[in-house]
Amino acid sequence: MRIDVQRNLDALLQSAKAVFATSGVDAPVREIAEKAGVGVGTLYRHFPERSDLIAAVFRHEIDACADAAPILAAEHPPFEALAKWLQRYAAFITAKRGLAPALHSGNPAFAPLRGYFEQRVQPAVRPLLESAVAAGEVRSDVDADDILGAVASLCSSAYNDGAGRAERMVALFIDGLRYGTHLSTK
Amino acid sequence: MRIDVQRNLDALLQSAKAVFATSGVDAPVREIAEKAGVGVGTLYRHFPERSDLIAAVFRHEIDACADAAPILAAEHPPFEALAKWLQRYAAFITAKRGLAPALHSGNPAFAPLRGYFEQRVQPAVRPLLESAVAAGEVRSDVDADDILGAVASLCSSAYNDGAGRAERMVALFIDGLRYGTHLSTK
DNA sequence: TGAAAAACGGAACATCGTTCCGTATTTTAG
DNA sequence: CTAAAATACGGAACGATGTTCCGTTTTTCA
Repeated sequence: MRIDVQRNLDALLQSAKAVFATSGVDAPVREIAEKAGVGVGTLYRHFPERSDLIAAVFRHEIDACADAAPILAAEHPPFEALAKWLQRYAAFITAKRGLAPALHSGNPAFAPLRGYFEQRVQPAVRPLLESAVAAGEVRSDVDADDILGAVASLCSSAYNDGAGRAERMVALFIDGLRYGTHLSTK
Repeated sequence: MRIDVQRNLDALLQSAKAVFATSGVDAPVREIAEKAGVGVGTLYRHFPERSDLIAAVFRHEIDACADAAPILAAEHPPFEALAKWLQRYAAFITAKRGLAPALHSGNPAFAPLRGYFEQRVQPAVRPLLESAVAAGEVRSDVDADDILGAVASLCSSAYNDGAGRAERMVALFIDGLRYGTHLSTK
């Protein structure tokens, strides 16, 4: 692969991530290309449609979120690793709230993303959760999907009227995982 | 008011409602004008911006949903009236799921809609709920906001993977309102 | 080092929201 | 009823955006 290709690809992904974050997914393509220091032609050769660029950025961030799991697991005790990763996950979902409409718009370009998300994120949490349960620090009657779904719901709800309500709710939820450690509800 | 104004206004609202439903809120303005049998100039005189048209359609449908309440109350016994209205409300929320992103986009043109929604919908449910509670057909430890919020969450969640899950969840929720009629959790 | 291959940049095109103004319709004064 | 005034209409024209295209530049490799 030619070195300029790799360089432009990286610049485009980084630029798109920044622009999407500040101006939303409907930001002009020209702005993304300019910020990356390339022409629109270059952008379109790598990402034939706008949706391809959105999907690529999303995939990139899924990776970053999932990859954080083993690192946190190595650096912290079980529960703390789980809690920190869930906060990281919550930040990811919150940041991507603007993308949700596009992802669920029925555009076939986004269809594979759901599968990719599950395939990457579930294996990331599971070890964290199992370690925490095994250490007796988290109740045993919740599974990975429960947690992922609950935190996503809390962060992506349209009823989050400012003031960091979502953050508080997630913190509360995480805290709740500790109780009942020795008192299964099953 | 000139009669052609009234006629074109009606045609535009009806056309916009239909086009938004089939092609989403991003449908071309020209398509809406053409379907209404008017020029784009006429459309823009009545709705200076695209968002004004969206807001007008939304307000119209809020009215239709709210106005259904007293009619159902007159035609059915208390609980049945409440249940039927909630299904009507659920259909409204589901149909407007595509509008949600636009409404929460921060566009100031949509800011008043939230207030209008509450001002119209809450007074619509409250009598239905109170009648059902008074008749002993619904538990007394839920209020109108609880119900509106819960049904809206169930219908607008991004985790509704097809197959009418939202409908089933809402039906379940409505059914749940009956239990505990004589067993308050307060 | 010099073609050949690959990628680049940005002008050009199609489509969209929005504006503008000459024309058609409706109202109203006499 | 009629003619002038007021109002509204239609759609061409404008600016911005996604996308395509091709002459030019960069990179590769023999």
